Parts: sequence; C-alpha cells; structure tokens
Amino acid sequence: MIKKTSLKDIAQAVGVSTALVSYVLNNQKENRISKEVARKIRQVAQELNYQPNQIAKSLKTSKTRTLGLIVADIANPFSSSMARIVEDEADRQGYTVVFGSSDENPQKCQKLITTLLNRQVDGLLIAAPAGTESQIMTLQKQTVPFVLIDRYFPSLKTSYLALDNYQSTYDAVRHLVDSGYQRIGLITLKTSLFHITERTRGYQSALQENGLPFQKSRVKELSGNNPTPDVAKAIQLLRTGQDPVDAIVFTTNSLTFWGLKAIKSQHINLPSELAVVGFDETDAYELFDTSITYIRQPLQEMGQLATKILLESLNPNTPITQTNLKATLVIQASTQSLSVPAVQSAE
Amino acid sequence: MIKKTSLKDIAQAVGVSTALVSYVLNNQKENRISKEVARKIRQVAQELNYQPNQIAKSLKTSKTRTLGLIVADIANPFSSSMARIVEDEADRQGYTVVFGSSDENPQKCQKLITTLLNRQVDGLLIAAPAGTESQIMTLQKQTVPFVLIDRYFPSLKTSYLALDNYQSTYDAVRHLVDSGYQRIGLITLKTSLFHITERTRGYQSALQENGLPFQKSRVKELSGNNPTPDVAKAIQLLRTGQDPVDAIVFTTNSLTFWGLKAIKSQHINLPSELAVVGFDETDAYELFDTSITYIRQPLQEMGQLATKILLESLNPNTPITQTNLKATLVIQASTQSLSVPAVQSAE
DNA sequence: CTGAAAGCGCTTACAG
DNA sequence: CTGAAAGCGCTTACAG
Repeated sequence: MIKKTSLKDIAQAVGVSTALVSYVLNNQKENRISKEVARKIRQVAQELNYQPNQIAKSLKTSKTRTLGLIVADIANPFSSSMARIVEDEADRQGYTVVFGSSDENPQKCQKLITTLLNRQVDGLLIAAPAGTESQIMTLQKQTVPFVLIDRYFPSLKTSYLALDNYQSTYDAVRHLVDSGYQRIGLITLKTSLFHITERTRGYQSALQENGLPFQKSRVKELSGNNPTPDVAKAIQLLRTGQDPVDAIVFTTNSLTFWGLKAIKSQHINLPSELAVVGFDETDAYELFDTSITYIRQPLQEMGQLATKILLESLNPNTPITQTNLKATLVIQASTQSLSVPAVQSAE
Repeated sequence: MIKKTSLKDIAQAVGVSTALVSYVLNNQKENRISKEVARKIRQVAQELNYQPNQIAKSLKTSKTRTLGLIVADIANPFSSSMARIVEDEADRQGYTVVFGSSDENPQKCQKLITTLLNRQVDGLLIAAPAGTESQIMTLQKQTVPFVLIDRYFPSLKTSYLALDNYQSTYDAVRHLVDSGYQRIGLITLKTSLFHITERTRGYQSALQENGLPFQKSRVKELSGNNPTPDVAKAIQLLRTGQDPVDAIVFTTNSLTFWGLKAIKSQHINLPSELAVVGFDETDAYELFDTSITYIRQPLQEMGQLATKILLESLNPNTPITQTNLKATLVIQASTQSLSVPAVQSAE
C-alpha cells in the first residue's frame, strides 16, 4: 500500500507541532487554539486526505473501538442475524466488530478469546459453548468487559442477556394444552447448556401444573451429530406405541427444521395428525405447507441491548446486568385448536 | 482490564533486554542465542502468561493479520455462508476477519472501506454494491490489496472471484428446453450489477441458440423494494394472457424464495403447471412441497479461493487474478421432463 | 552470543 | 495560544 499521510506530514506542511495537529483534528482545546492555525491544519489535512491510523491511536489509548463477537456459527441464521444487529448497534457508537465461530467447541472458543484479546478488542460478546465456564471465569478475573449472549451459566455472576427459556416452552405447552392437546412430546438436544435444559424444565412444569403427566419417554434428547435420521426416528418413536403423542415441541431452530423435513417426508398432516411448535423464526417456515406456530425470540432487542450493555460496561465499575427477555408465541395453523370430542366434554 | 504482562516485564524478570525476549519468543536468530537464556525466557513468559499485544506489533510491522470483509448483509444466508468460509480459510493462515454489511448502498460501502482501512486491515474482500466503481478504482490507485467477490466490474482490471453468471442461466434454460419447456420466463432484479445482467444475457442467448424467441415481455425486472407482492404479481403476469409461460427462472436467491412463497399461495402445481429453476441453494427449499431445481454456486470454492488469492496478493507485485467459477445445475422435480405431445413428436 | 537505541503514528501531561 | 517530550508495546538494523 502507498504510504498514507500522517500527523507529522500535516505538521510539517503547516509548520506546527504534531501535538497541535492532533488537538485540532480531535476537536480538543478548541478555545485555546487560534482559529487561523486550526483552519489551516484542517485544510491541509483535507488536501492530503489524512486518515488517522487507528492502530497507532489504539496503542496509545489502549482502546481499539472494536468489539469481539463469538457465535456458534456465523453461517447459522440465528448467529448471523445476531451479528447483523450487533454490527448496526456497534456502528452507531463508532465501533467495529470482529467475529469468530466457536462451533460449540470449547477449545475453539478459547482460541478465539485469546486471539481477540491479543487484538485488544475493547469487549467481548459471547454465545458460550458448553464447558466454557472456566474460560468465562478467567475473563472475569482479568476484568475483561464481556456480556454473555443467548447462553449463560447460572453458577457464574456475569452479565448476560438471554431468553427466559423456561417460560418460552412453558407458554408453548400451555398453549397446546389450552388447544386441547394432551399427549405432548419434546424433541431437544442432549447438552448441559443451561438455556436448553431450561426449555425442558419449562415443558415439564407446564405439563404438571396443568394436570398432565410428565413422561420421560416423551422427551427425546438428540446428540445433533446425525440430525436428519435421528429426528426422523424420534418423531416416529413418539408417534407409535400404545400412547402416541398428539403434539411435539422442538427446542431449537435446527431441530425444528429437521423435524419439519421429517414430517414432510413421513407425510404427517399438521395439525390433524400432529401439532407442532417450532423454536425461532425462519424464512424456511414460509415454504412449508402448514404455517408453523413458533417461539419467537426478541432477537433485535437481545442483540441491541447486549451491545449497549457491553458498551456501558467498558466504563470501569459498571455493575453486572442479567436480563432474561420474554419470548413471544406466534400462533399459527400447526397448533390449531382441537374440537374436543363430545363424549369427553359431556362428562 | 488488568494490565497484561509485556515484553519488558519478562526482560526485567530474566534480566535481559526486550530485544532478546522478542527474538526468543518469535523464534528468531535461534542459533545465536544461548539455550539457557532462551529456556529461561520461555519459562518466565509462560509463568507470567505473556500474550503479545498485536496492536503494538501491528504498529511496528504495519501488518495487522486482519482481513476486511464487506458483504451485502451478514444476515443474508449467502453472505453469512461466505463469511464462514472466509473465516475458516483466514484462520488457517493466522488471520482474523472483521466484517461489515453494505446493504447494497454505495455510501455505506465507502464508509466501511474507510473504517476498515483506518484499522489497517491487510486486505479487503468486497462484494461490491452497484455504483461503487470509483471506490474500487481508488483502492486500486492506493494499491490496497483487495479482491472482489461474487460481483465485479468488467470495466475494471481488478482481481475478482465470481460465478460464470452467463453460463449459469444459459445452462438452466438449456435444461428447460431439453426437458420440453418452450415458453420460459425470467424474474430478475432491476440493477446495473454486472453479475445480474449477465444472468439475463445467459437466458437470452440460450433461448436464441435453441431456436426459441426471446420476448421482452417474459422478462420481469423487479426493484426488490417490495418483494413479496411484486414477485407474486410478476408470476401472475407471466402466467396469464394468451401466451403464458410454462417455466420460470429466478436469478437470485431472494427472488427464488419470494417466488416459491407466491407459488405456494397461488396454489400453482410444480412442475405440471409451471417449471421452476431457483438460484442458490438454501435449506428452505427442503421444506417446499416439490424439490426445486436450482443453480448451485460453488460457495466453498469461491470463498476459499478468494481468501487465498487475497492472502497471496498481500505480497507486492502479485499479478491480478480474475476467475469465473462454473455453477452446477442441481436437477430436481420442479423441472421434470414434459412428455412431449404425440402430435409434435410425430411430425 | 547480547543489548542499546530508534522508531511505528499517535496522545497528552506539562511547561512555557 | 503553542510545542517539546515522553510513551504506548513491540521489532529490528546495527554495533559490539
């Protein structure tokens, strides 16, 4: 690259010190600098098309105006939507964001944290993979500003912004019950991640508090390694036997997608043969035959607030903020109310 | 943040100069440094958990090992998939990537370029919006290393990595003709972007070289501002009148998505009432009733090669590389071969 | 084999 | 009102 013009070049051209140039261009000490000199400096800066070197500025101020964002996989719509929201909010405050995908892998996550920290990002937004508590604790010990996003560890006193996961599935099950469904299955991920286990807990409580039995056999925990066949099999299992389910709740967007694929290939009719509640919103639903009832996360609010909180906590001694946002249940055709059989309602 | 340990700290602890520490930790001049001192330096570095400050290193070397990536919108699956591929390839070579979304807006693109350049990224990967030729020319004048990705300007002699857009739709139309379709419509974007106009040109040539008339009325150019209703209307228009189309080719992934939505809500049967070729591959297709024939871009190859080329061109005097990758036509049910009417085939 | 010194491009407390 | 000077944390040509 061609050498860019520096403060020194301007200083020389105008015949002043670099200090003065710095002050003028940063609009500092305005009242103490003669208008004439200031004007000339600005003019020359313009002429030479001066662009400050952020790296030098960063070294001096130890602020990079850069945020690190660690997502599960930037190619995943949830992550990329989040990235976009964070980008916009960061930009609004003059920050740039550098991202990395952890692939839900603790080693990768650690490597990303190290890389981003070596690059002196001012703060970190982290969708933490399972098994990264110790990494997060270390960050905290180092007093690195960060906020956990989407996931968090209940055992750690850190800032986070996440969904009220418990309530999200609770509401979904409640809605199914209200619509007349009684044998409700759950397809979820086998993981220690709190935000997922909370979803299972919400499902269980909703059943019990509505007088329905919680049956372990109706909860299918998948590893996520072999998605399409595993989900297909889980659905089959739930729908066969002497006590088949009449509704299924999915606890993640991927599971929902794989589930709908399986439902399509198994020619299951929604909602007459099976009611379905999906997790997260996605364009893909719109191409599916039946419109899908789903749990909608307030992504916009989540990304925006998380970024704001992070930016806040760049100031020393900012208190921890822990927020659980409420999901919205978007009710569509896949959970249409059952006409309760006359026999039952008569009794 | 807590003060991190610096080269100086190690130097003091060991009782040597920072220079020596730097050499040892960077594995330089290995043969000229006593094993004992080197060992001790490494040990202390380990003990103090030394992490080099990339910013300082960057200021000195004027290399940041950071790549800038400008996409249309990181929330768009095409962009985010690309971002992921770039991330992985960059990481493999020890680079980090910072991204920005242009929203196809020249002003935003310019702002992004300036920001990224001020942050001293080593090079730029740009999916250039329409109307940014001058920005790209300026980059070239400044000898900033960059490679255009997905889009490019035929008038500019710059490195790029893109699709063979002409051939992509040519092949699609050819396939439709081979399958017996004769009245083929095109739904495309109204834009000056070369990669899109090439797709229209491919469509036109394929028709003409296969003895079919090119009719302007069968090409619908949409602004993209009002997607769902506009696409629905375009499809209706193409399928009514005295010469309705029997097939439609879409030239972008968004158009395809909106098109399929419209097709679903208009209850058009694929392929009996209409054959469809989509652009790009997306999960969403898998939830659609009919499996969709689509033009598949070699995303992986594109992102990976583009990154490699950019990394290459960080070395001075690297020649320009211009590459058009071939698309693959993935043939599925939506363009099933028509049984040619007996009358016609008999003649 | 080792180190003093300059310098990357800025900012800023301090002195005048 | 203005500027000399130190320093952020590194690298590296140079001297010994």
